[in-house]
Amino acid sequence: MKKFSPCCSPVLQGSLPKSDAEELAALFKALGDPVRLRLLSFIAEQPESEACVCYLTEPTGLSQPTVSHHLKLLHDAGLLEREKRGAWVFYRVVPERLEAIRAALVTRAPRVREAKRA
Amino acid sequence: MKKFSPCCSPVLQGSLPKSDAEELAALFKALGDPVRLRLLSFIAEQPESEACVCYLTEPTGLSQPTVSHHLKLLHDAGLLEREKRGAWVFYRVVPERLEAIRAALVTRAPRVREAKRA
DNA sequence: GGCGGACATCGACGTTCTTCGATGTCTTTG
DNA sequence: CAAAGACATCGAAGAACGTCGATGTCCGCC
Repeated sequence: MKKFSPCCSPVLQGSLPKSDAEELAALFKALGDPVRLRLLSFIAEQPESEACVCYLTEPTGLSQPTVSHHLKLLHDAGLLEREKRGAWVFYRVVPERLEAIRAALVTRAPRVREAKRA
Repeated sequence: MKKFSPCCSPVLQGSLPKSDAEELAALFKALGDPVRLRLLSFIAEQPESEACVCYLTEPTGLSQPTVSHHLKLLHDAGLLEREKRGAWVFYRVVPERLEAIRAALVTRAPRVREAKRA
């Protein structure tokens, strides 16, 4: 009853370089908060995929500094562009950034469950 | 020099329901750590998109409890399936879950910058 | 120039997260 | 049955995060 011991070659080859992992993780972390997701979603739904900050503060039910902080994080992550227009500030979605995330999530060989080990 | 005051109708319609936002955010949070991304990436690259835990502990440079903890978080998020085989435990990637994330990131009207306001 | 409004920044507080050593559970082996 | 190995669970410690009130900065307006 001997088994092929699966243990323990020193693998984890290049798979995902540590620097890439950190960069990607920072992106996901920016999306890992319900408030930020709703802000992003709301802005993306607006006419030019942009919105004035003054529209965003009140509906969230959070304080103005908190909303400003979340917008800054989304901006730092490259998910939002910032543009000042007179006294107001507009944030616009950066679709390329979202596409980059989608691209990072493509799975190799998605469906091979049926015809194996026949 | 009067402007259309952009302030402040009580919007943020349905956009992203709070419950959906929390669920999605939990998913992104699970991906928001470089260690977990590398674990996921490594497992996804293996023959059946699965790997024994014993392969995963040492290469990360982290302690066994820490790796176990990260795997648990990925499992709780539905990103990994867990299967015990004798004394060993294998984790397998759940591609549907990754696809679900990709689907959530589709952007409406990605490129309309050129031909506007002609 | 001075006032008020729109956002950003600062400092603080409580919560959550990452990590670890120690310990527990289960399985295989001698 | 006892010993050893593979993972999970349990605190605990330190870092990171979300939130707020107070304050600062910039702009438009009287």
